[in-house]
Amino acid sequence: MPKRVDHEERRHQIAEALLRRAGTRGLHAVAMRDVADEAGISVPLIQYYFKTKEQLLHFALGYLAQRMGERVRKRVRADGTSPTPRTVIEAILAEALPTDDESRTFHLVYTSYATLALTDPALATQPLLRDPDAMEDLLLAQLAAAREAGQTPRDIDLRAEVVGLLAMSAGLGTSVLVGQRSVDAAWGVLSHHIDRVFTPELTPAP
Amino acid sequence: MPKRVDHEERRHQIAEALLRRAGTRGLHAVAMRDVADEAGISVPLIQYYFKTKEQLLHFALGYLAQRMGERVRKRVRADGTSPTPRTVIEAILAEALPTDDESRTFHLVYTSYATLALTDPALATQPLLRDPDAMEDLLLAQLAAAREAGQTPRDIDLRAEVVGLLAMSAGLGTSVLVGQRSVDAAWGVLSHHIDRVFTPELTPAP
DNA sequence: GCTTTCACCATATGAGCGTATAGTAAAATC
DNA sequence: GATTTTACTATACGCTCATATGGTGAAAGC
Repeated sequence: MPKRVDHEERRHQIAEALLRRAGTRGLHAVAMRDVADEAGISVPLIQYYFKTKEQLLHFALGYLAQRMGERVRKRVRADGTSPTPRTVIEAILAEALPTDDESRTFHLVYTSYATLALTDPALATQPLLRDPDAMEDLLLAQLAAAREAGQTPRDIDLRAEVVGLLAMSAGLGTSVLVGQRSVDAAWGVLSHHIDRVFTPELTPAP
Repeated sequence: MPKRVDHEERRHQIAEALLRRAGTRGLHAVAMRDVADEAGISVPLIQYYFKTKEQLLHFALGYLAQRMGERVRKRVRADGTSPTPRTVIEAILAEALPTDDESRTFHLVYTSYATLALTDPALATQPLLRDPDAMEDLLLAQLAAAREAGQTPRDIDLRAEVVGLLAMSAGLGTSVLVGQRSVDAAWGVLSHHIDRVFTPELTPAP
């Protein structure tokens, strides 16, 4: 036999090649030939490790989601001292903006996948559409903790705030992606609304 | 000569056929053959009225944007009595949710076009990406009027509120589109945040 | 009433796609 | 050292796409 190869490692290499291409031209525009060129291998070798393009897509998407999860965790930890509910919430929402190349790739791929999956029945099994719900629950728990600690008004609707903030960050992320707004401008708006949630007592009557 | 035909009308018929298909299968999945079938004509006849597919796309997108603009205006007027700033804002934000078939088509087409335009240089001239800015200015004026009338806190950041609400409604619209949330749930969250903006004096200290 | 003009179609063309097939060089096994 | 197994490639296949070509029949103009 020739050099034995770690199949899992090769699959990751191929997936990374796909994501690199998808990050610049969009997921819909990536052909098998492109992935092969990007990875420096032949097209049938991709078939050797993934039977079909669809399987390659699934694998790459799962890998991307995993990498982004690690990014979020890293950002939370990067706040140094033991994270408060607010820093956790800020970290997650900030990660929803395309701040750098990897993040931009993630959002571009995620968006183009979502639009494909909306209509293509073959992609209906959505590996990426489960994550938003998990995010929602996580934020909900953090915000509940913050309310317990008296950092928010006592009468706020936790779920409405969380869902609203997540939707807002997603919407702002898209507007950054299409070039309508800068990352800084988007973050300015987002943090303004986070501030509002974390203002325990609001402007009293004159 | 045979029956003279109104070219503008034929173009609209073809564009409507395209939008009907795009509303179920997504813009990326619509081929010239599909449009021809849907319109009950031959493919070369489409070429007769539009030189290329790209021109057809541009026309159809402009038509769609125009129809949605009419929807918004109609919804504002439908509130009967002379519209207040708040009803105008509510109408616009509500229109950003895919509430019925036409609206769902609009959002699906808009989303799939946006992802295509993100990467395809040929579509870079964005006829739909000008509208969000116009919406922002319109909402801004309405909210300023509301503040003048004492319906909001005096110290709110108008632009941040408007941009935030628009982003939120866009994000909620997407979540409805992918089936993560119902229209009612999305509207519940959105109106909750509208309420918050339109609460002149907020929970005083105990 | 011949000619021109217009709306429209059947069919061809060439490019690009995902996938299938056949084969090759190298190393481990016996 | 012959054989088997493994990683890998060149090339071919069948399909669908947007677009190009060469018409045809009907009505208006003269």
